[in-house]
Amino acid sequence: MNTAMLTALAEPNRLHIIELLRDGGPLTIGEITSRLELNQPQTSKHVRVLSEAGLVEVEPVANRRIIKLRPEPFQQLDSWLETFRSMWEDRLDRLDDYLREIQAQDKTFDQS
Amino acid sequence: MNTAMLTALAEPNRLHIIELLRDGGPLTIGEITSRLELNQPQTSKHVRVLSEAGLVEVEPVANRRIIKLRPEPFQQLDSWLETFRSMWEDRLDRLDDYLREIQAQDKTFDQS
DNA sequence: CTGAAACATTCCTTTACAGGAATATTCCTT
DNA sequence: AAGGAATATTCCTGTAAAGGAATGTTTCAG
Repeated sequence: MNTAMLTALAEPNRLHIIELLRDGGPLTIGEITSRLELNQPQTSKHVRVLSEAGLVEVEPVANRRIIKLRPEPFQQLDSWLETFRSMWEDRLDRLDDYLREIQAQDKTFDQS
Repeated sequence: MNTAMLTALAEPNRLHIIELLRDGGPLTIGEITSRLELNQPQTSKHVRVLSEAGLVEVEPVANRRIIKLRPEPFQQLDSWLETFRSMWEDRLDRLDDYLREIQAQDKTFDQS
Protein backbone atom coordinates (compact mmCIF):
# COMPACT_ATOMS: atom_id res chain seq x y z
CA MET A 1 0.00 0.00 0.00
CA ASN A 2 0.81 3.60 -0.61
CA THR A 3 1.49 5.46 2.61
CA ALA A 4 1.36 8.80 0.80
CA MET A 5 -2.30 8.22 0.12
CA LEU A 6 -2.96 7.25 3.72
CA THR A 7 -1.04 10.24 5.02
CA ALA A 8 -3.14 12.47 2.81
CA LEU A 9 -6.39 10.94 4.05
CA ALA A 10 -5.31 10.96 7.68
CA GLU A 11 -5.77 14.69 8.06
CA PRO A 12 -9.35 15.56 9.08
CA ASN A 13 -9.80 18.53 6.79
CA ARG A 14 -8.48 16.60 3.82
CA LEU A 15 -10.69 13.64 4.57
CA HIS A 16 -13.55 16.06 4.74
CA ILE A 17 -12.64 17.48 1.34
CA ILE A 18 -12.64 13.97 -0.10
CA GLU A 19 -16.10 13.30 1.26
CA LEU A 20 -17.34 16.64 0.00
CA LEU A 21 -16.16 15.70 -3.46
CA ARG A 22 -17.72 12.27 -3.18
CA ASP A 23 -21.09 13.74 -2.26
CA GLY A 24 -21.12 16.99 -4.13
CA GLY A 25 -19.31 16.23 -7.35
CA PRO A 26 -16.43 18.36 -8.61
CA LEU A 27 -15.86 21.57 -6.67
CA THR A 28 -13.66 24.62 -6.92
CA ILE A 29 -11.21 25.79 -4.29
CA GLY A 30 -13.60 28.55 -3.35
CA GLU A 31 -16.52 26.20 -2.87
CA ILE A 32 -14.48 23.88 -0.70
CA THR A 33 -13.22 26.86 1.27
CA SER A 34 -16.67 28.12 2.09
CA ARG A 35 -18.23 24.74 2.82
CA LEU A 36 -15.41 23.73 5.10
CA GLU A 37 -15.00 27.16 6.66
CA LEU A 38 -11.28 27.17 6.05
CA ASN A 39 -9.05 29.95 4.87
CA GLN A 40 -8.41 29.84 1.17
CA PRO A 41 -4.65 29.25 1.49
CA GLN A 42 -5.17 26.22 3.70
CA THR A 43 -7.64 24.80 1.21
CA SER A 44 -5.14 25.26 -1.58
CA LYS A 45 -2.44 23.55 0.45
CA HIS A 46 -4.62 20.62 1.37
CA VAL A 47 -5.79 20.16 -2.18
CA ARG A 48 -2.20 20.24 -3.28
CA VAL A 49 -1.38 17.39 -0.91
CA LEU A 50 -4.38 15.43 -2.13
CA SER A 51 -3.33 16.06 -5.68
CA GLU A 52 0.25 14.95 -5.09
CA ALA A 53 -1.06 11.80 -3.48
CA GLY A 54 -3.06 11.17 -6.65
CA LEU A 55 -6.36 11.27 -4.85
CA VAL A 56 -7.63 14.23 -6.73
CA GLU A 57 -7.37 15.76 -10.15
CA VAL A 58 -7.07 19.52 -10.55
CA GLU A 59 -8.35 20.96 -13.78
CA PRO A 60 -7.66 24.65 -14.33
CA VAL A 61 -10.54 26.44 -15.93
CA ALA A 62 -9.78 30.07 -16.45
CA ASN A 63 -9.65 31.73 -13.12
CA ARG A 64 -10.53 28.71 -11.06
CA ARG A 65 -9.57 25.15 -10.40
CA ILE A 66 -12.00 22.30 -10.62
CA ILE A 67 -11.20 19.50 -8.21
CA LYS A 68 -12.43 15.97 -8.88
CA LEU A 69 -11.88 12.64 -7.23
CA ARG A 70 -9.72 10.11 -9.01
CA PRO A 71 -11.01 6.55 -8.70
CA GLU A 72 -7.69 4.70 -9.02
CA PRO A 73 -6.37 5.18 -5.48
CA PHE A 74 -9.67 4.04 -4.05
CA GLN A 75 -9.53 0.95 -6.20
CA GLN A 76 -6.02 0.34 -4.93
CA LEU A 77 -7.13 0.71 -1.36
CA ASP A 78 -9.99 -1.62 -2.07
CA SER A 79 -7.82 -4.37 -3.46
CA TRP A 80 -5.43 -3.96 -0.56
CA LEU A 81 -8.37 -4.45 1.75
CA GLU A 82 -9.18 -7.60 -0.19
CA THR A 83 -6.07 -9.16 1.25
CA PHE A 84 -7.59 -8.75 4.70
CA ARG A 85 -11.06 -9.86 3.86
CA SER A 86 -10.49 -13.49 4.81
CA MET A 87 -10.12 -12.24 8.35
CA TRP A 88 -13.74 -11.32 8.77
CA GLU A 89 -15.18 -13.68 6.24
CA ASP A 90 -14.23 -16.59 8.42
CA ARG A 91 -17.51 -15.93 10.16
CA LEU A 92 -19.41 -16.08 6.91
CA ASP A 93 -17.60 -19.32 6.12
CA ARG A 94 -18.90 -20.71 9.34
CA LEU A 95 -22.38 -19.55 8.36
CA ASP A 96 -21.79 -21.30 5.05
CA ASP A 97 -20.93 -24.48 6.86
CA TYR A 98 -24.07 -24.11 8.90
CA LEU A 99 -26.20 -23.67 5.81
CA ARG A 100 -24.58 -26.69 4.24
CA GLU A 101 -25.42 -28.68 7.33
CA ILE A 102 -29.04 -27.62 7.11
CA GLN A 103 -29.08 -28.63 3.48
CA ALA A 104 -27.62 -32.03 4.34
CA GLN A 105 -30.38 -32.47 6.90
CA ASP A 106 -32.95 -31.57 4.26
CA LYS A 107 -31.58 -34.28 2.05
CA THR A 108 -31.92 -36.71 4.89
CA PHE A 109 -35.50 -35.64 5.33
CA ASP A 110 -36.11 -36.05 1.60
CA GLN A 111 -34.98 -39.65 1.79
CA SER A 112 -37.13 -40.47 4.76
CA MET B 1 -14.23 7.57 8.80
CA ASN B 2 -11.87 7.34 11.69
CA THR B 3 -8.77 9.46 11.13
CA ALA B 4 -7.01 7.81 14.07
CA MET B 5 -7.00 4.57 12.17
CA LEU B 6 -5.68 6.24 9.04
CA THR B 7 -3.01 8.07 10.99
CA ALA B 8 -1.92 4.78 12.49
CA LEU B 9 -1.72 3.12 9.09
CA ALA B 10 0.02 6.04 7.45
CA GLU B 11 3.35 5.33 9.11
CA PRO B 12 5.43 2.88 7.03
CA ASN B 13 6.69 0.76 9.91
CA ARG B 14 3.22 0.44 11.34
CA LEU B 15 1.75 -0.47 7.99
CA HIS B 16 4.46 -3.06 7.74
CA ILE B 17 3.53 -4.47 11.13
CA ILE B 18 -0.08 -4.76 10.01
CA GLU B 19 0.94 -6.68 6.91
CA LEU B 20 3.22 -8.90 8.93
CA LEU B 21 0.30 -9.77 11.15
CA ARG B 22 -1.94 -10.35 8.17
CA ASP B 23 0.54 -12.77 6.62
CA GLY B 24 2.14 -14.37 9.64
CA GLY B 25 -0.64 -14.60 12.17
CA PRO B 26 -0.28 -13.32 15.72
CA LEU B 27 3.21 -12.23 16.67
CA THR B 28 5.02 -11.04 19.77
CA ILE B 29 6.82 -7.75 20.14
CA GLY B 30 10.12 -9.56 19.85
CA GLU B 31 9.17 -11.31 16.63
CA ILE B 32 8.01 -8.08 15.06
CA THR B 33 11.18 -6.39 16.24
CA SER B 34 13.46 -8.91 14.57
CA ARG B 35 11.49 -9.25 11.35
CA LEU B 36 11.26 -5.53 10.89
CA GLU B 37 14.76 -4.83 12.12
CA LEU B 38 13.57 -2.17 14.49
CA ASN B 39 14.64 -1.44 18.04
CA GLN B 40 12.40 -2.98 20.60
CA PRO B 41 11.24 0.32 22.10
CA GLN B 42 10.12 1.61 18.70
CA THR B 43 8.20 -1.60 18.13
CA SER B 44 6.46 -1.23 21.45
CA LYS B 45 5.58 2.35 20.68
CA HIS B 46 4.21 1.56 17.24
CA VAL B 47 2.18 -1.33 18.56
CA ARG B 48 0.80 0.95 21.20
CA VAL B 49 -0.38 3.37 18.55
CA LEU B 50 -1.93 0.54 16.55
CA SER B 51 -3.60 -0.72 19.67
CA GLU B 52 -5.00 2.67 20.62
CA ALA B 53 -6.37 2.98 17.11
CA GLY B 54 -8.13 -0.34 17.61
CA LEU B 55 -6.30 -2.00 14.77
CA VAL B 56 -4.64 -4.53 16.97
CA GLU B 57 -5.33 -6.50 20.08
CA VAL B 58 -2.60 -7.03 22.65
CA GLU B 59 -2.88 -10.12 24.77
CA PRO B 60 -0.38 -10.40 27.61
CA VAL B 61 0.91 -13.90 28.08
CA ALA B 62 3.38 -14.06 30.91
CA ASN B 63 6.48 -12.31 29.83
CA ARG B 64 5.35 -11.42 26.36
CA ARG B 65 2.58 -9.78 24.42
CA ILE B 66 0.76 -11.45 21.62
CA ILE B 67 -0.37 -9.04 18.95
CA LYS B 68 -3.29 -9.88 16.67
CA LEU B 69 -5.20 -8.02 14.04
CA ARG B 70 -8.73 -6.91 14.83
CA PRO B 71 -11.13 -7.25 11.92
CA GLU B 72 -13.54 -4.47 12.86
CA PRO B 73 -11.55 -1.46 11.67
CA PHE B 74 -10.91 -3.13 8.35
CA GLN B 75 -14.60 -3.78 7.97
CA GLN B 76 -15.24 -0.14 8.75
CA LEU B 77 -12.74 0.96 6.17
CA ASP B 78 -14.34 -1.41 3.71
CA SER B 79 -17.81 -0.03 4.17
CA TRP B 80 -16.46 3.48 3.93
CA LEU B 81 -14.92 2.52 0.62
CA GLU B 82 -18.31 1.22 -0.45
CA THR B 83 -19.53 4.79 -0.52
CA PHE B 84 -16.97 5.48 -3.24
CA ARG B 85 -17.50 2.37 -5.26
CA SER B 86 -20.02 3.93 -7.65
CA MET B 87 -17.16 6.09 -8.84
CA TRP B 88 -15.31 3.31 -10.58
CA GLU B 89 -18.30 1.18 -11.37
CA ASP B 90 -19.53 3.84 -13.75
CA ARG B 91 -17.15 2.36 -16.24
CA LEU B 92 -18.79 -1.00 -15.92
CA ASP B 93 -22.09 0.71 -16.48
CA ARG B 94 -20.74 2.16 -19.67
CA LEU B 95 -19.57 -1.30 -20.67
CA ASP B 96 -23.10 -2.43 -19.97
CA ASP B 97 -24.42 0.23 -22.29
CA TYR B 98 -21.97 -0.89 -24.93
CA LEU B 99 -23.10 -4.47 -24.64
CA ARG B 100 -26.70 -3.37 -24.90
CA GLU B 101 -25.84 -1.47 -28.08
CA ILE B 102 -24.23 -4.54 -29.57
CA GLN B 103 -27.29 -6.52 -28.70
CA ALA B 104 -29.50 -3.94 -30.36
CA GLN B 105 -27.37 -4.17 -33.49
CA ASP B 106 -27.72 -7.94 -33.46
CA LYS B 107 -31.47 -7.54 -33.44
CA THR B 108 -31.17 -5.24 -36.43
CA PHE B 109 -29.12 -7.85 -38.23
CA ASP B 110 -31.68 -10.48 -37.37
CA GLN B 111 -34.35 -8.41 -39.01
CA SER B 112 -32.43 -7.84 -42.24
C1' DC C 1 -4.93 49.07 -18.93
C1' DT C 2 -6.89 48.85 -14.37
C1' DG C 3 -9.18 46.59 -10.84
C1' DA C 4 -11.14 42.73 -8.80
C1' DA C 5 -11.89 37.77 -8.25
C1' DA C 6 -9.83 33.20 -7.59
C1' DC C 7 -5.87 30.91 -6.28
C1' DA C 8 -0.92 30.08 -5.15
C1' DT C 9 3.19 30.85 -2.53
C1' DT C 10 6.05 32.29 1.13
C1' DC C 11 7.35 33.07 5.80
C1' DC C 12 6.70 32.32 10.51
C1' DT C 13 5.33 29.89 14.71
C1' DT C 14 3.70 26.05 17.10
C1' DT C 15 2.95 21.37 17.73
C1' DA C 16 3.20 16.38 16.95
C1' DC C 17 5.71 12.63 16.22
C1' DA C 18 9.52 9.36 15.04
C1' DG C 19 13.98 7.56 16.39
C1' DG C 20 17.88 6.80 19.72
C1' DA C 21 19.59 5.89 24.24
C1' DA C 22 19.02 4.83 28.78
C1' DT C 23 16.38 2.99 32.36
C1' DA C 24 12.31 0.82 34.54
C1' DT C 25 9.09 -2.99 34.99
C1' DT C 26 7.30 -7.64 34.87
C1' DC C 27 7.71 -12.41 34.95
C1' DC C 28 9.92 -16.84 34.67
C1' DT C 29 13.64 -19.90 36.04
C1' DT C 30 16.64 -21.88 39.24
C1' DA D 1 15.97 -14.37 46.43
C1' DA D 2 18.73 -13.42 42.07
C1' DG D 3 19.38 -12.98 37.41
C1' DG D 4 17.94 -12.74 32.86
C1' DA D 5 14.48 -12.30 29.16
C1' DA D 6 10.69 -9.64 27.19
C1' DT D 7 8.63 -5.49 27.11
C1' DA D 8 7.45 -0.54 28.74
C1' DT D 9 8.57 4.10 29.76
C1' DT D 10 11.07 8.29 29.83
C1' DC D 11 13.92 11.88 28.08
C1' DC D 12 16.01 14.06 24.40
C1' DT D 13 16.56 15.74 19.64
C1' DG D 14 15.41 16.58 14.97
C1' DT D 15 12.02 17.09 11.56
C1' DA D 16 7.75 17.49 9.22
C1' DA D 17 3.56 19.46 8.88
C1' DA D 18 -0.54 22.50 9.95
C1' DG D 19 -2.39 27.10 10.60
C1' DG D 20 -2.17 32.24 10.22
C1' DA D 21 -0.88 36.38 7.83
C1' DA D 22 0.82 38.65 4.08
C1' DT D 23 1.82 38.88 -0.56
C1' DG D 24 2.28 37.18 -5.42
C1' DT D 25 0.05 35.44 -9.75
C1' DT D 26 -3.35 34.68 -13.22
C1' DT D 27 -7.49 35.76 -15.56
C1' DC D 28 -11.44 38.11 -16.81
C1' DA D 29 -14.46 42.42 -17.04
C1' DG D 30 -14.99 46.97 -18.31
